[in-house]
Amino acid sequence: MNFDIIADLTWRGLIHQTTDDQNLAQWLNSRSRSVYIGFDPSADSLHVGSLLQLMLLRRFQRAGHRPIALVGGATGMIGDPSGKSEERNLLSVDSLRANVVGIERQVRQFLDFDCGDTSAVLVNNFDWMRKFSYLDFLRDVGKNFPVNVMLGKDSVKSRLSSEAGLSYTEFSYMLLQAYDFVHLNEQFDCELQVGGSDQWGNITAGIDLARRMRGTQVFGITSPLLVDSEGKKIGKTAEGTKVWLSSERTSPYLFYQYWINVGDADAGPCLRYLTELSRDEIESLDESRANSPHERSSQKRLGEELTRLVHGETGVAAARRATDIFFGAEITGFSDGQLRDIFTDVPSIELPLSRLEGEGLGVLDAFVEAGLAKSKGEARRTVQQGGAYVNNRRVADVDAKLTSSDLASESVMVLRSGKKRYALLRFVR
RNA sequence: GGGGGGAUUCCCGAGCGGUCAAAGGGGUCAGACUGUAAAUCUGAUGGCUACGCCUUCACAGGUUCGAAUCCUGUUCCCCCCA
Repeated sequence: MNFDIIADLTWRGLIHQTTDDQNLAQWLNSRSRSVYIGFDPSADSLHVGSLLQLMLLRRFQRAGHRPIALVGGATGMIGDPSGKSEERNLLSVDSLRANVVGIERQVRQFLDFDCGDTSAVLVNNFDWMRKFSYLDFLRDVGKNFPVNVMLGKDSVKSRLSSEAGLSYTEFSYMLLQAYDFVHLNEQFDCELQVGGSDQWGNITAGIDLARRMRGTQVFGITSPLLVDSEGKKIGKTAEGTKVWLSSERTSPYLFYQYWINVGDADAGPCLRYLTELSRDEIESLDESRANSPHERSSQKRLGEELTRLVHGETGVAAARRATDIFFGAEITGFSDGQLRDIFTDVPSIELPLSRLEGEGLGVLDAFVEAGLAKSKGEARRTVQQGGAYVNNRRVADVDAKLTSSDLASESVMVLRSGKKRYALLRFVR
């Protein structure tokens, strides 16, 4: 092994805790190992919180190890109490199955499944857990879990002392995840589990179980959670919606914008945690951020790198094109299709084409119809204050009428209120 | 059960019977500045067929030329005494 992954992860700040600080580096450098990270199928897409973990697997693979991505088809049926303050609602089996498929597809795009010995492996713990009978599980696995130790885990302790309590189901969660580790150890010689810092309890439970059941020594590493300088989770937009990896849930443009808007204080950690930029590149970005913050080269690079990783080169192009439009000049001479791609996240409303005929459609009415103003009075104010735009061209006249000559494409008109609130009017026959 | 106070426009909160669509603050929206940031500054903030008109101050009545402001009843809230 010619790459010291522990040194790299340490420099990036990606190591929160390990089960063996002294020997892990040497152990990983001595030969190729199998490493596993689990992903929870609580939705049909992963979000940026999981991006850090996906990248970790990628880093291990690049360093010459074999990554195993586990999708929790079984554990997802139970619900991990770690870091959750309340009991979760159980997902239906159908939606769980759909979620597993969606997540598997995303994982595939981050790892190399065809590179010989270190080809990535994708597993679903439902495949082995389903075969267990309750009695067998209690005898083989449960017997190895002293309840007093389980009660000592943070995830359990915090819930027991709170109002919310904890069901027997969630209490049992750690047995399942612990057994996953043992199973992967048997099947794939997996000796290292990685996870977020909230996974420490589950990981050590697996290590204990492996020792008891198989007499083998395995290891664990946890990464920090992705939080901003104020301690809040990174990966939520200002409106509070999660930033997802799937383009159906979060368009490439919004994804890109999210990173462009990351605060200066958070840009450094994000570059280290999430990108594969070299130490030199990141440090020169740090410098640029300190000396000429207004250029925001860190944020731009971050947006570009991550959008490329998640949405590919076409995603970057789409995000760039949309960015130019959103912050740019007048919108004319586009086709409906182009506008639809650029404004995927923008609300739109259909109006009959006849509204544009004759007198034309009053601007105030247009803004109210589009939902950009609650009343014509409000629309009037916006226009008077210079905050109303049609196709990115400011409208100054309260009595202005819109006709078919104001269409930005065959049938679409782009309205904007203020700096960034957009809405589309689609005129149909 | 007795006594007292209160209910105001998105929120908090002011409001001598006329000059009240209703002070002030918050929030929100727009503008300027800026790094698509933060902070700051400015303006706006019931509706409309808009130099005017209409509907609002818990609800229902009443007094008055005129009521958010006075009277009566109703509902809800708070405080004190039992």
